[in-house]
Amino acid sequence: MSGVPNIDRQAARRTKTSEEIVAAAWVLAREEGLTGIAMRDLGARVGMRAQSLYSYFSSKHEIYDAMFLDGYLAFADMVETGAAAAVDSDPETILKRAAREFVTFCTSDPARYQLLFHRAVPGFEPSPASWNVALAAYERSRESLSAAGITDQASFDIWTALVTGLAGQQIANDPGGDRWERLVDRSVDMFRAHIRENARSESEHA
Amino acid sequence: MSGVPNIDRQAARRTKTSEEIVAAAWVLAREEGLTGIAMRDLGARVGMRAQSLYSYFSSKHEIYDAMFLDGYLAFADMVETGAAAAVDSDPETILKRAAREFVTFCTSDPARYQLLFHRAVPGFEPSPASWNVALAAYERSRESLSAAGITDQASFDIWTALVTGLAGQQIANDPGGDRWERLVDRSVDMFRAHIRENARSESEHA
DNA sequence: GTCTATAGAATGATAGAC
DNA sequence: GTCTATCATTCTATAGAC
Repeated sequence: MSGVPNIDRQAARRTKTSEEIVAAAWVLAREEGLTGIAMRDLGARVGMRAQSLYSYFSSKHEIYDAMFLDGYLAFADMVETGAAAAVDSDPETILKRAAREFVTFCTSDPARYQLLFHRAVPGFEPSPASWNVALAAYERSRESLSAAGITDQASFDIWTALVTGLAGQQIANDPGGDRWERLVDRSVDMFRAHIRENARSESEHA
Repeated sequence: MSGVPNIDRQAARRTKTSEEIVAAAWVLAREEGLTGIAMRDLGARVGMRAQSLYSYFSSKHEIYDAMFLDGYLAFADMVETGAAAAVDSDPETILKRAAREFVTFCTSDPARYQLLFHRAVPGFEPSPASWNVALAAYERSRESLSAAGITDQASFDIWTALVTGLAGQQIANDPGGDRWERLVDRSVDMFRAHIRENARSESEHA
């Protein structure tokens, strides 16, 4: 018997506990708000004292960083699923699906929306590693919308403003309702008409 | 000499100090984040001990409430100035001005944007009095855009999503820059084209 | 109205025993 | 890896001197 399998099992156990802590942190964030997470409460949720958390994360910010990474991995998942569904779809279908999925992704977890898309935790900056994951997911999202004819940066920036805006209004002013969620398709129609008009006026200049 | 003038002066002094405290709280919020305000720091900024703040505000939440009120009074001011400028203006001018002013209002003070338009302070709920001021300002804003042909609720909801979205993206992803700010006019063109199209298709049904 | 003094409860974080 | 013990700091609040 070599020591290697044991080390693997220990590493796996450690990873699993870290993941449990992050999951419990999300639950707390949803209940108490993103900045309402207390180390004591978090420890209690995973059956530990607060101090023991520090053998997994060296600070509270490191926990936020793990949450940020976790959130962007979920976001990347959603983008990937959307990209797969986009094959053989027309631009309207692609964009409406993407917008609906994004808004649902946000409204289903307001705390995550705040952490990922607003700078809602004072003093917290994502680590370079987490930031790279966020950037890659953002790039993949941009790439997947290029299949629907959104190729220039300015148009994509208007897109992100529109969908984060719909999500933000829904979360802040009608939590649990659908006042903005039901405007998603109409907003995409608006956006598409604008993209078409833009392309037309540019080809006129050519 | 009656006592009344003295009472007035004392009340005025008190009000002035309260305003100083709120102003100092905004400075702290900008420096340390909205939830990073510490009573000791706040007291120090106005030359007081933390305990003395309690003779002006009975809790920290009451200070947030005063900030919320202060922010919406500034918002109401901006709306009023816009409404005055809207007289004898065409819809395009009105909407572009309103959008630019709103986005600048937000980006010039991210902490205020977070407090007014997102629920960024866990546990804080505005008092009914402050909430009424916020509602009135919102209604006034809605009314002032009706002069530009935005009469139905759904269109106005898309408008608020669009402008808060532009502001939010600017603040979160390009602080100090103008990546989304420079897309405001284009976004308004997009919105107006949609409103026109909507009106056309509705008159078709009539 | 502001101060000192004081209190209790909560926070993030560290050191060292086991 | 988890614990106990401990620390500095925070917020909230009260009592009483000036």
